[in-house]
Amino acid sequence: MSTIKDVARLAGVGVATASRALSGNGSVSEDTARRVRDAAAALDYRPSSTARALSLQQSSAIGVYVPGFDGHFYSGIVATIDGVLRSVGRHMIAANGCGIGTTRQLDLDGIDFLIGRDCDGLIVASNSLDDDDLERLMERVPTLVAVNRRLAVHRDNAFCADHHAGGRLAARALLARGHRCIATVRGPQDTPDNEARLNGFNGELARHGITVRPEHSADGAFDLPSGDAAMQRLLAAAPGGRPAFTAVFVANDVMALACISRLVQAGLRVPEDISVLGYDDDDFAPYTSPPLTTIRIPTASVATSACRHVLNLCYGLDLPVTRDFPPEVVWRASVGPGPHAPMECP
Amino acid sequence: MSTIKDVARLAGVGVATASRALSGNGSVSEDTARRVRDAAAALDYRPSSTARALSLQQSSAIGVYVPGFDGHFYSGIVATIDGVLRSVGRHMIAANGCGIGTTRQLDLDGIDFLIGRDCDGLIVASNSLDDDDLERLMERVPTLVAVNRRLAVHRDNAFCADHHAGGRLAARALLARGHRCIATVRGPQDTPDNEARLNGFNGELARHGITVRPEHSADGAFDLPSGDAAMQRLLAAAPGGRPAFTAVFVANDVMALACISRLVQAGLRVPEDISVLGYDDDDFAPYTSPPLTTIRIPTASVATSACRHVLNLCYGLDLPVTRDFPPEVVWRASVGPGPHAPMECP
DNA sequence: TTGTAGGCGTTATCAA
DNA sequence: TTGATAACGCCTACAA
Repeated sequence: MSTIKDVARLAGVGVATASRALSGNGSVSEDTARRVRDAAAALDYRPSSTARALSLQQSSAIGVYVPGFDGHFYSGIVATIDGVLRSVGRHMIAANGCGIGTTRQLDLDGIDFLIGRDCDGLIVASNSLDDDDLERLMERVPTLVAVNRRLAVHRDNAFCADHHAGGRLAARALLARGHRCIATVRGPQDTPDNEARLNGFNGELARHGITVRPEHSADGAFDLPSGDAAMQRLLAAAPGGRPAFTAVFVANDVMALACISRLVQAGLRVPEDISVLGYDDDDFAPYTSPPLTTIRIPTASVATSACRHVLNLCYGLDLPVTRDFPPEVVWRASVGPGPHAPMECP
Repeated sequence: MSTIKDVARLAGVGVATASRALSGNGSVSEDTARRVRDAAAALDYRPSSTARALSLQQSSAIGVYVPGFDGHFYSGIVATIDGVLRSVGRHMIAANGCGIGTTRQLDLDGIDFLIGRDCDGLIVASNSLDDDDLERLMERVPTLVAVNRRLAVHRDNAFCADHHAGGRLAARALLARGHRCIATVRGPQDTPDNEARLNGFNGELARHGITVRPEHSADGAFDLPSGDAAMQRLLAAAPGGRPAFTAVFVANDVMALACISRLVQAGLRVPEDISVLGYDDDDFAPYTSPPLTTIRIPTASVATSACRHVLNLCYGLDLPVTRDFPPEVVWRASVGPGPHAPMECP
């Protein structure tokens, strides 16, 4: 591997001149610049980004932590971030929760690992860490931003869709289609994004005098198996296997996929017998059977803004950033008319 | 940020001693070792991995390129690699195809980007690059290994499941269930993994005197929309909308998901009217409606071995590596009995 | 416009 | 067992 010294020697100039010619910082006569470029090409010179990092005191690396790469939600975020980073010549050191332990510990470990890798900034998606955890982290790493959650203290360093509004939207959608007796498959207890959407949902129902009965509610963990299991529990609790509810709000699309599958296997038709409303609008939502009606979260926008914000923080850039990410309902086939009159919600 | 110099000064020793004490390389008296450790703790010292990389001439970074992070296939690979890497204290610089251009150009750009980031090794998943592309790349980067494809020249640097056997298995599965008139939804033309599985599939059918009729074959691109479109074309070609085929082999599960959805929307029942056989055994396969019968590819094993191989190459390790990844059929509900007698294939 | 030299934070060498 | 010191490859004053 040739270094800038080799290039300088071959071009017959000093290293500083070579450096300036190659980086474009500082003035070099057009003639020598060309000589240097030729020499670099001849030697197939590639600058060492490590040396550059040491000298400049910045690695150009942004650490990205997600609980898992699989699952459509986080992989979309990672893909978006990679795109933004590459467009400004930085790269992504990605880590996900792996090993054994509580999800909180996994998240903490992964983030710690990233911090040890000289990242200029950090983007973290975690719903297992509490506000204190994140605050402590931000104390150590001022360039850390959180996605998909809100923060009390460092508000500007958190980017999150309005899940409360999302939940509200979900309730209105079901009400508007004439459903009154409604079940929910929730996300994991104590995760902020789950809580927000369910509070929004239940709040809106309550506003119309409706509550979800305890036996019509089951917890999942945002993944396939738990979605399936939750629906099984809901079905098992139904007298004679014929549920009283006519619609289910499922806290994410992944679980909704599993719920539909379970419903169909139980001999129930979607949406004729039971309507299913998802959340997230994952890329597979249009392709479930039947296609999934769901609440779209503009995840790509959230990730883009979060990433731009770290970039601004780390490199003094001034990339435009958005903080408002309104969800919307996407009507497909999995929600049908319920037994009651449509209820318009202002 | 404190450096090793600060630690050395506080501990009252030279930097070399501090370095030895902290890294464990070289002998240090127990007493001074403790003093150094205390000083490091007191200063909250964290070694600069950049400086370490420059000095050691290795970055401890492995570049990972996948065409996209979304989609279950690649995200599983990335997650697996991250786990292996972390377990040996290395990290992953991940990149995916982004921007505009042919997929081949995207792949080339992404890999180039990674090469410029001082990665010690590279793991590449691409079915858009041809053998020459990869060979040229390996000339420049001897520590590059390919996953999910075979290579003629640098055979050992490629890790791939036996997709030909996978296709053969798929054919046998359908034959064994009494199907004779069979359709296929293929992956993208000219991609090696698609070709292998389809050659295996068609070859096995041919062995039993069966061929897939041209109008019973459609190309997709391994993604949701193209799977849907392919099935639409198959249906459109059927006289009166009643297809003559009783089963479809779909070249991956993602497209199979879309195919089932399209079939159901066309009023066809799966598997009563049409059986659907997928490929990959993605994590959602048990949760489609009906659950998807598919060919399982041990992707995690492939990724693990590929990763260990780079590790061995880069750092002179001797991690165990496997090269045989046999596929198997996973029976679920989407394939039902066909109109003919079961055919056992030896 | 150019070149010399010092520094970035480690690790490794080598003499003490 | 220790501690100066010289790399590692780049960038950037500073001086010419």
